[in-house]
Amino acid sequence: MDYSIGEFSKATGLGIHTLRYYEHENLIIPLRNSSNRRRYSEKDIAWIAFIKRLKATGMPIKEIKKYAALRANGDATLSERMEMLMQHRQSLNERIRQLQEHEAMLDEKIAFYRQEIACRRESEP
Amino acid sequence: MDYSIGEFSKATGLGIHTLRYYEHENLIIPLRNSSNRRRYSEKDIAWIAFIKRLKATGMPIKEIKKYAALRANGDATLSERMEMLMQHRQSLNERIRQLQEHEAMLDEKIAFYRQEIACRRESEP
DNA sequence: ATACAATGTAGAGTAAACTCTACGTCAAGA
DNA sequence: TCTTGACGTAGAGTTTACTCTACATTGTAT
Repeated sequence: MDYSIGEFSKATGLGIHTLRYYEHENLIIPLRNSSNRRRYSEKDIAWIAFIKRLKATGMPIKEIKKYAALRANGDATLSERMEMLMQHRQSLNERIRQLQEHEAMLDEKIAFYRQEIACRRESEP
Repeated sequence: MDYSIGEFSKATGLGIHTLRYYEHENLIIPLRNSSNRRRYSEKDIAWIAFIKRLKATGMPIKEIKKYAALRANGDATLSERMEMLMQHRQSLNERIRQLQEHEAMLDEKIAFYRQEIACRRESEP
């Protein structure tokens, strides 16, 4: 029911170097067995999945670290964590809006190129 | 009708170090005056605005460099440039879709937190 | 018993995109 | 004339997030 770092690496898609780096940064601290080998749990799988989601939405490691620290302090920090997530959702929302705006501009530019190229073709001999 | 690097920096919001870096990377090559000072044009303003848009949509400098190289080769490269922009629009679209997905998941997580916190409050003395 | 694959730590190296430092030149105002 | 501030180049330094190397240990298969 638990994973060596190699197994965990395959299960999560993160390299073992990355996992050790995440541990160094206190994002995830697996248990150790009697010979000091890391033992990741099923819960760690879910936690990494969440970390990946936060990363994918542009949250920097520093920020994820803060979240991880709260999480490590247990249920007393629930509302603080929710606060963080709500702020993150806010900025994500804003970013999506901006990207959509940029996409519209890109569309315009492409339409302009299409025009230019059509003209060029017309005036060919 | 043209700008020194300092004026251009203010006009575009990019630092002068960044502008020199962009020049080093062949993104933008301003004219020089008789004493070797850079002279940016009105057209350069528009070009930087476009570069900023490409950057804001996640295009790496390397890729922008390719675009800039095509642009420097004039009208013969119009369709190649359009091709690039269309590909970029495609990936931007995909990215926006993914972010929206992540946003939905974040919403779920937040709703879950809200539940948890409500429960906790209920069971207080 | 031994080879070999996986794991451990500490620390160096990498890539992207700036950002800054050092030092030299030059034009214009007090 | 002197000084000050903007500009020039070359190259070093920074930040983020890994990624890799070197070398020691340990678990497992033969």
